[in-house]
Amino acid sequence: MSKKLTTREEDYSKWYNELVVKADLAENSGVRGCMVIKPYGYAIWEKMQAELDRMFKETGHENAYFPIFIPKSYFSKEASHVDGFAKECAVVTHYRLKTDENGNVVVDETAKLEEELIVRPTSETIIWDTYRKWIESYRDLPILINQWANVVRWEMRTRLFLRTAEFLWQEGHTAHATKDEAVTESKLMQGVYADFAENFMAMPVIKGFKSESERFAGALETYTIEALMQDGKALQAGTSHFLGQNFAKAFDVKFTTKEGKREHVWATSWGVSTRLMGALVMTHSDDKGLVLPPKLAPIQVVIVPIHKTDEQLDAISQKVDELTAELRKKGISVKYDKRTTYKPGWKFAEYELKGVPLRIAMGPRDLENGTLEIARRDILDKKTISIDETVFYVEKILNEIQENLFNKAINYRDTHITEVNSFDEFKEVLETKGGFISAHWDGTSETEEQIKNLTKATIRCIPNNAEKEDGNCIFSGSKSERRVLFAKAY
RNA sequence: CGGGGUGUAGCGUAGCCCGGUCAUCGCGCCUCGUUUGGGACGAGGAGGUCGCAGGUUCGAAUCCUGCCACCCCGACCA
Repeated sequence: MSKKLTTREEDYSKWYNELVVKADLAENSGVRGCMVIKPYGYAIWEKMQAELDRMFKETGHENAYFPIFIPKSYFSKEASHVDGFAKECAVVTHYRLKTDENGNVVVDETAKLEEELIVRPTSETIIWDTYRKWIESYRDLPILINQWANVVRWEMRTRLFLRTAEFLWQEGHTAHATKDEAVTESKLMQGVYADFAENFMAMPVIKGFKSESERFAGALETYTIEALMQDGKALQAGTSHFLGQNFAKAFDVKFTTKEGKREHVWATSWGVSTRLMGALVMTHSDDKGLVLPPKLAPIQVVIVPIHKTDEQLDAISQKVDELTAELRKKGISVKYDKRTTYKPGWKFAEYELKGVPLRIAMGPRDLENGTLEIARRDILDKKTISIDETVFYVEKILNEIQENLFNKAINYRDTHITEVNSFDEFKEVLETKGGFISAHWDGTSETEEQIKNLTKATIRCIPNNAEKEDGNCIFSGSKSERRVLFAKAY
């Protein structure tokens, strides 16, 4: 990307406009931070869902669905959990409206709920309340459930895709008989997320775990995948939490072991959201618009006819229909855009903006020669090939694009991990280069907090594969055993 | 909720200081014609409670007061 990205939302509008618009829920109502996902954007989400869902099932999980409303009292049962979410909850207090004497629709104060309902910001509480009823014996474990749902977090400040008031996600909630099994599960799901990010989104990620202060509310360990956006800011792309026995204790979920003892259940939860769409956009897109990896592109190949007369269009269409059938047989999604209300040049630009990986153009010249023009979105390269070779080329180039996008992204990422050994160096790199900064840290929340206050950089993760290396904390000078990754983050 | 800023057509904007051909321009939209291998061109046309409510004035997008909303920076956060 030639243009340096900033954090300003309007700078992303070129890409986002194809996928999503801000929701104007009501004029001047103060309701904000919601988004309408357009069909094209939703199609990408559906592809993501399909792949993730397949991966969850391959790792033994099942889907279920729990209520959107959670009684307020459930929240107070796990202390750190309520601390983490209390400030961003939408609360339902009434269940009826009425028309007043002026004809205005108002809340019927007589229809007040005995106990307020919270619109779920996450479902741990209601799910663990349910699990209590499902779990009695070690024979009932493990429970490996995933839910596709929407959640609401009433953030002070929102940003399209990355932090909307309502967002779509999946949340896995598992229950296990042993600590080891639960830890293994949370690491497994971190691996699934990393696999998805790298192999489908073509987005390289760093697997690691969070420092105490960045941990999920109620978790003993938070495993994360961290990606780097083109503007040098990090983005947490998925998390998997080892919850220990916190929720089992809070909701009194016990089981009888083989030995006849009563023990608390061990838990995990893990999730990814429509934030991944923001990640996808900010990882690959360029000045001409979106760039989508073929494996997630709703349209993989678009065919644009070039013609002057109706007869020419008919002749082209006949060829295109044959070609389309062949490509579809191979599982390739093809769109033939023969609208006469737009000109070819307009369509070229339009599908580039939409990030369609491959574009085929066919005109009278091609009909004579038995050729067509094939253009790839990632490197904006065009060439003319024989019609007979099309299926072969399309398959080959789609794979190449998928690979190329990943290689480009990982190259950018790897050249933006900088080792520093002093706080001055740290600040310098943060300001001039951005990206991840690998530095020694004394392991205390105090140091982390002070670095955050001074530089806005946070510890993104302690990489799973961080090697032991004796050193001194760049801030406090105290002893440190390994480097951790800092960055400014979304 | 603190500090700063902004609200003019679907989108982006000029005008505001200094009140009076001032509602500007671009994109988009509609019609007709010529075009169609990289976002065509010409001519014509439609579209506005100038955020809302008061006030000052012969006269307000412009000045004053209040309110509302949005944006940026904080606090918060996937």
